Amino acid sequence: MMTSVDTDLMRVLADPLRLRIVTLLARETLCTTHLVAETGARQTNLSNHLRVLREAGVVDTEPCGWFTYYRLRPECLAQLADQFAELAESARTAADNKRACP
Amino acid sequence: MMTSVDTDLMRVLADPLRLRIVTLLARETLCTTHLVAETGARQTNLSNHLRVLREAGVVDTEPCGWFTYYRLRPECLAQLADQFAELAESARTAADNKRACP
DNA sequence: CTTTCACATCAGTGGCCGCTGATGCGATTG
DNA sequence: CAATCGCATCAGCGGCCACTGATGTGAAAG
Repeated sequence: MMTSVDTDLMRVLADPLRLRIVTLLARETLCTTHLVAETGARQTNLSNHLRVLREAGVVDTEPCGWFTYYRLRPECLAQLADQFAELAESARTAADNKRACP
Repeated sequence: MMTSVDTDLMRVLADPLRLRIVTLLARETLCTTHLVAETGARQTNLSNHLRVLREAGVVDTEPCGWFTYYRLRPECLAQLADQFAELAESARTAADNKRACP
C-alpha cells in the first residue's frame, strides 16, 4: 500500500529551529527554559514553534509547577520514517520502470 | 551516533508539489511532459521544482532525445528514513529522561 | 491580595519562496 | 538552412511565515 507522506507534518519539521527542538527532545525531556538556554532563541519565538509542534502532534506537554515539560512523541517520527522507507523501497523498483515518451 | 536530519533536504521535500512529484517518481520514471499531465501544473513551475529536486540530489536526469527522464534516487530517501527512525528510537528512551527544573 | 515567575497569545513587519509569462537553448526533423 | 519540439532560465510579483515586542494568563510564594 502507498500511504503518501504527510505534507503538513513535513512543513512543520522542515524549519531549522523546530528540527533543532525535536533533536534536543529526542535526547531528553525538557521545559521551555532549557530550550531557551540550548538554542539561544527568544522565549516568544520558541513558544510559537512549540505551539506548532504541539498542534501537529509531534510533542506532548506536561505541566510541572511553574514549568512545562515537552516530550517527543515517537510514533509521529516513526510513521514518517516508515513512509519514507516505503517510498525509497518503491523507488528502487521504479528505476527501470520507464513510461513511454508521448 | 546521532546524525541529525538535514534541514535543507526537509525543506526541499516539504513542498506539496515537490512531494507529489517524488511520489509519482517512486512508481515509475517519468519525463516532464508526463509530470505536467499528472499534476496539472505549468511546465515552467515543474521545471523550477525539478531543478530544486535535482540540486538537492533527490532526482537524477537522463536525456532521451527530445525528452528528459527524471529518476528518483532511493538512497536519499532511505537516508532520511533512517535518520527519522533513529530519532524516533532515541525519543522512546528519552521519554523518562527528564532534565531537572532550573 | 500582591508579587514573581514560566509560558502563551497577539498584531505588526520583513524576508523568503512559490508561481507566472516571456524568453533562451539544444536537439530533432524536413 | 528553418521550423518545431521539450526543457531551462530569468525577472517580477504576491502571499505566506518566521521573528519580534508588548501584553495576557495561571501557578507558586510571601
